[in-house]
Amino acid sequence: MRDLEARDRILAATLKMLGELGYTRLTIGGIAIEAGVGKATIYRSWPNKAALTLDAVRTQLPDIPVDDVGDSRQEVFAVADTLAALYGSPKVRLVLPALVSDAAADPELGRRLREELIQDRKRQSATVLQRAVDRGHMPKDTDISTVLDMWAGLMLFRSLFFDLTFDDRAIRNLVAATLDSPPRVTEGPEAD
Amino acid sequence: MRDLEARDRILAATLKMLGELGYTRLTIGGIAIEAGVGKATIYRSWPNKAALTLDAVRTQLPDIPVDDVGDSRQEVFAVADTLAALYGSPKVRLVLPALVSDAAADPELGRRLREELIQDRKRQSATVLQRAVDRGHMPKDTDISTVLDMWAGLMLFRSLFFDLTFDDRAIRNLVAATLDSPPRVTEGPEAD
Amino acid sequence: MRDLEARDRILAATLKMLGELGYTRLTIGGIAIEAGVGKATIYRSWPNKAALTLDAVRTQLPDIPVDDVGDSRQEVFAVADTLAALYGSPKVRLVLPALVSDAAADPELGRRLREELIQDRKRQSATVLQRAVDRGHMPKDTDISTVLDMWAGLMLFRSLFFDLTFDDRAIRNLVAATLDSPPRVTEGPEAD
Amino acid sequence: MRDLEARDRILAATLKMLGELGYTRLTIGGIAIEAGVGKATIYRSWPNKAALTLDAVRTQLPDIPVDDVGDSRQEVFAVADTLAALYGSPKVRLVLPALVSDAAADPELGRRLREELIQDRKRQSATVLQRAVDRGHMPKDTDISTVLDMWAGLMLFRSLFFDLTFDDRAIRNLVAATLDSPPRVTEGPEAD
DNA sequence: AAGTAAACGAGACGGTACGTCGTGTCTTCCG
DNA sequence: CGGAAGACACGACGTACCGTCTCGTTTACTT
Repeated sequence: MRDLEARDRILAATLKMLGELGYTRLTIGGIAIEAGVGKATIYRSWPNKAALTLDAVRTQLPDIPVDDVGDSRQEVFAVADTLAALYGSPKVRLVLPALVSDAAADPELGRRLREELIQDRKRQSATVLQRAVDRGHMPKDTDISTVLDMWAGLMLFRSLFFDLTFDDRAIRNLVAATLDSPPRVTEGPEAD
Repeated sequence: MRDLEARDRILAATLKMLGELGYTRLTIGGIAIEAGVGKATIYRSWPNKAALTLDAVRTQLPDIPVDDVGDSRQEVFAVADTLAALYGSPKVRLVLPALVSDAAADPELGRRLREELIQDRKRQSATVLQRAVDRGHMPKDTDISTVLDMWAGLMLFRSLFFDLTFDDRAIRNLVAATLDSPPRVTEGPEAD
Repeated sequence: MRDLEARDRILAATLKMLGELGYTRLTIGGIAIEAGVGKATIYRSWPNKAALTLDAVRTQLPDIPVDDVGDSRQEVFAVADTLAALYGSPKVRLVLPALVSDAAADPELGRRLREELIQDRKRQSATVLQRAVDRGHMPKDTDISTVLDMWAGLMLFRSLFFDLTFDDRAIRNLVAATLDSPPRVTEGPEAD
Repeated sequence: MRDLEARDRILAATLKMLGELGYTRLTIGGIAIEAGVGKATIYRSWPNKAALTLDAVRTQLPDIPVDDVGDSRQEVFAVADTLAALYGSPKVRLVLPALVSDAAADPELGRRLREELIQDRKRQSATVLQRAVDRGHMPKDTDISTVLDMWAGLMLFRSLFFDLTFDDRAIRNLVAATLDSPPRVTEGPEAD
């Protein structure tokens, strides 16, 4: 770990200690020692623990597979698999609630959280679903945003409150049911 | 506020300061002063800020309407309305993520959170949906647990990440869509 | 200990715990439990820990032998022995400094300390020395007050700072030297 | 007071508040505020109130004049004057009993108290008296340790219990009497 | 003998200080 | 001369006692 740049050592130390201690018992001082770095070096790059943790965890998260492989069914399953891995990941379970909580008093953190963690991936997922709609695999009036929020919400909810993650079969059922009869766009309110 | 029992003064002060400061800036010492109480009096009844806040917020949450009013459609809409009020309430948005975060290092808190906040209401909601199934308003193989987690997940997800709560029309759409074609029980894993 | 009056149980518990814990770690609550008594019962009889401890220790202290046994030499030795036992006693070593310290902010305690512990015994001792003067065993202008303060001061000083108490031989030397050539009354300031 | 190092600000604040409040009402938190310092900064240098107060008071105490001025009578008077100033000083009266009391449960404090406050000055005083003996101003078998303990004990005793300090005349009498006929070394036990 | 009041044990209470820990800033000093 | 090391002001933590107070219960006195 000695040869890495300070920034990488800090992020690595953050992830290591996050796993060992959880978010609450994580301390900037502890990370500095673990990374062999002065505290000031950390504060030069991040304003607080939340921002640092956000960056550290972000590096660990899978990207949504958006490539066109010709088969929309296959593409949508891949997206759902990735979302399940994302919202079911131990790191997310440890960190996301804490960041959401801190974001209540830190608008910039809230913005980054929504934009860089959630929206970014939601937009990518949406392109895949839109392609499915375009190809006629889903109804023209499918409410893509609601489909994605419902999937994410269900996965996160079960991960947080029931320690359950989605296995292949559960994902297959969920996606299959949604493809069959997804929520439709109505004149009701629409997210995002 | 002077004549109330200490316990009630503490819970009231907790809710008041929670609204003013948010969870992170909430302090036991501050609550003690606001409630006109010694810190030790708080610690005599609650082991930490999380447990206190859980109790304080719990008193504010609506109960699920489980009464049989003859019309399952109406009953289910009432349940969904209440769930939306629950998961969309400002107090829950402020507190739930923090409690989930703290629960990672506090099993007893986790247990109370799941049991007293989530499961309790999920069980009550399930009785109403089960009645709808029994009456033939929903398919016999409806996966009630998934329906409820999906509703709750969607509501909570939108409340936390998009500051959106569900209005009447959105609830009506969601429930209508679900009653029409709910997720079915399969041989896949089943939550709870 | 059950049948004793509350007051006696309290004093006994105080002495017991004083020996076990020292003055600083002595607590009213602890004494109350040890004595099987409510705290209020203690506060009904004593205003604070210092007053209680003063009373408790006072019961343990030897009285100055003032009886006329015909032989002043013997009487003075007896007085000196008793003073040595008094100022060298472990209880006094534990308690006297603390009481003197507390007395700085508690005039009534100071008064009782001086009057009931110190002056009382000094007066009794003085009668014996005065008798020795009257009998011609000591010079007519002997400064009795200074003799007694010097003895007490020396004994207490060595007890507090050197853990030394006076044995028979040391007392014999001290008294013999003083009888031979005691400090005399001068036009200088005179204590008490 | 702003430009001084933290350590000096703390010691100054301690002395100031000691004078205003006395030892018992002195608090670490209060000193920290007065010194414009965090509590942790105090605890980094001193383990408790007693150790801090000991250091603060120690800086205020006069040193024993040990210089050889040719005239032992004059030297001894100077020593006695200084001892009287030492044991009669208001700070010592406020602090010494409390420190002695705390020392019962804090061996390290006891050691420092005896060594740095008492013994140190006793040793210096002893060199002056020894010089007087060597010069023939006092008998060869003078028990110097007892002379010094007797002086200190008398001064402290009167200071603590009678609010009396020694003025020039009293010191002159005391020293003169001792020089004439001091306590002698015997085969009895000898302090220190 | 029953009724009443005082004294009592138990311990909750408001409050103050404790000693520890983490934050985010600032200084020192080493490589 | 840039960065590690860590001192620093600040403020919250959770604990321990203080001295006051309210509870029931027992005890002893009155009627």
